[in-house]
Amino acid sequence: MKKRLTLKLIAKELDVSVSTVSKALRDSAEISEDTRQKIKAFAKLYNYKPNNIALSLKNRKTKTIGVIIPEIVHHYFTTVISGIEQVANEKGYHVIICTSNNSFDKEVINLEILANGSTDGFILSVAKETQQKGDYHHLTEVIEQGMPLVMFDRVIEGINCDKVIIDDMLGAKKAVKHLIEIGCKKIGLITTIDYVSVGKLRTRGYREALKESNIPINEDLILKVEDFDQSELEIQAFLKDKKVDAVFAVNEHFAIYAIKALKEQGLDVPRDVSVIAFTDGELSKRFMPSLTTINQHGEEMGAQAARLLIRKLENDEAEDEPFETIIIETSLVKRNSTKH
Amino acid sequence: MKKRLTLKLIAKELDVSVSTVSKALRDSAEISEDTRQKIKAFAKLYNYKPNNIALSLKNRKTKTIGVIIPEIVHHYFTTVISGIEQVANEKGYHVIICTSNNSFDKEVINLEILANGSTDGFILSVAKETQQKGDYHHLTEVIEQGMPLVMFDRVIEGINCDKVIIDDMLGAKKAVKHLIEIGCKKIGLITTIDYVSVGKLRTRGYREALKESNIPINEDLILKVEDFDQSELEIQAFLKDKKVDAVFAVNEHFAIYAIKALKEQGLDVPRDVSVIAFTDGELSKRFMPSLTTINQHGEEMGAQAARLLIRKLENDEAEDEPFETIIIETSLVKRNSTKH
DNA sequence: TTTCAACACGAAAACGTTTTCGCCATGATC
DNA sequence: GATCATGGCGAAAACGTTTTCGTGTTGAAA
Repeated sequence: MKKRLTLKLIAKELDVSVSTVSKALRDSAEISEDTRQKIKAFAKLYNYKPNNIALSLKNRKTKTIGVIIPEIVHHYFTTVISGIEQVANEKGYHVIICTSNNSFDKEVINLEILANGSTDGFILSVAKETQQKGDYHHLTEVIEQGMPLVMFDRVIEGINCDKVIIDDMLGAKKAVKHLIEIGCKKIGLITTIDYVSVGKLRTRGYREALKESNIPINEDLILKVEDFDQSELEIQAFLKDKKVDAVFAVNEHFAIYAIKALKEQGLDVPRDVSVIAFTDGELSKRFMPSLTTINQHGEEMGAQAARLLIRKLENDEAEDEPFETIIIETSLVKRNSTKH
Repeated sequence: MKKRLTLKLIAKELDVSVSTVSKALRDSAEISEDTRQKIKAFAKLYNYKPNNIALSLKNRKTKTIGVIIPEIVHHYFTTVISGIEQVANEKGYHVIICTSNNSFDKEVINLEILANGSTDGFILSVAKETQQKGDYHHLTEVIEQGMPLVMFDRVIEGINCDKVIIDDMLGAKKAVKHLIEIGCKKIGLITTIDYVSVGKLRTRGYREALKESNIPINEDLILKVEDFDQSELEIQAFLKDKKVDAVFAVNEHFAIYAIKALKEQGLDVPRDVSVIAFTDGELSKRFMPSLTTINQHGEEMGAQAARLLIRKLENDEAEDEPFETIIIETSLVKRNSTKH
């Protein structure tokens, strides 16, 4: 086991001082051409690499970004991470990921640990439990300590930081308008209960689309799924004898359960019923029929979040600039679960 | 923006020395009950948290684990990460994730950066390109520096380190044997070209299962997909008029393309053809029909890898123990793409 | 009164860097 | 020959900890 090479060791070996070695390696003009060459050659030969921890301590910068997400086993979040990683790596940052498992406590702990020197800033999407609780002291605390924070996807309105979101309302509206355009009149909505902010916004989009097309809103056509684990049954019951000609679901899973339920009723998708899902994941592409969806462009979202964060990190003036909220445009991806 | 509290600041504020503060906070017996209380109260009041970077430098331990995977947008890897995170967090470690994007160069760079002090050890699954190249100097280098390394899933035989793998051959065998048990005689195999080690092993499992059941191996029933992007077409062409009564696919996607192709031929799954896929992901559960699969237990794999690594990190004696290779058992998950 | 242990605390080194400052020798200038 | 700028290097501080060792004060034992 080779010991890691340090400046001190090089210095001892070449019989110069540590400072000389440091300066030589950084091409300081203070050091004569001769010794500089000698030191650099030695360092190269023995593959010297500066210790990041020591640098972090010295510079009070870690060049790493902390990412806290509710869960990693979720295709959408992995696309976001992928986007974050790309721009972060490009700019010489690395990324440290923690999952909150949708638990408030774990979110707080992760934030605290990472804030104690491990990262220069954060990108985070809050846990469900946090959203329910409405307790955001951990977020404000980090911000007060001067650590930049960028929230994405599930953001909290009141918090003073940069944000990247998608226009859930507009996305939902796009979906429903498309359904209307292809001739659907009785459009069901499968959404979540209201405390999930995205569910709420997408529901609003549904309502507005109908209103703008002068279609009366029938509350019987709206299902707010209460329990994720029971969602399949809830959806089955909901669609029973509803005679909808279209369904807009706020996520892939709901859409797929809907299609299954419809099939069991002897209905065909898309012939009898058109279905659109929010969130464009692996499932949508592969399912039969493949799903028409609203794509959220997770990579783009991650990339933008990373850019915002790094801007604040590297730009002293940016610190005082007002906080931005970037809205990522959604797009409709037409596939085979809707009529043409 | 509040300045972060340090020992020095506390010391100045309370008019004692830095060492006293440190000792008091760590409940040293050297410090009188009085001052200890005073210091702890102050620290608590102003929410003092020690700086991790300084601790890392001092202790020469970062309490973080570096994970390098080929890609994060891949359900299987996220389950592994999830497993790693769980046991890591339990033991007070955090996890820093880098993706190699299946590129050799990026794998090398990530490893180097993380090795320069950022992590205590590694868990990694090698990039495809690395496997092709056969260049493992970066791995041996880290090991020589005394950094423990655990490889998982795609492991390299010759490297001296702990490993966690699944028994690809046995898993494939299980699948094919099941197909035989339910009465299938003409079993097709859809696999990858041989340099992907898992593809090779699963192919071998297929062959052995047939051999053990005295079913002659028909090379015409084996498809080695060359180009992932063209896999759907390749599979379509392959299944044309093959008259198989079963298909074993080495991943979900191939299985789904197979099902689609079969359907287009007017065949029903599972009535006419039974299909089993290696890898149990989101798709398998949701697809129609849901897929019978070989589950790889990614979480378990991650958990074991983390345990192996942490053992080496915390146990001085463990350092000299021989390297282990843990084999995770696969299991057959029966769903609706196979006859009962 | 002297000696000593126990107690309570501080100084300093160490982890691996970077950077500021000071020092010494050299050669040029007056 | 005295002065001075310059080049080349080292000492030391700093980042925030922990830990070893030393030291001064106490009260008790001799």
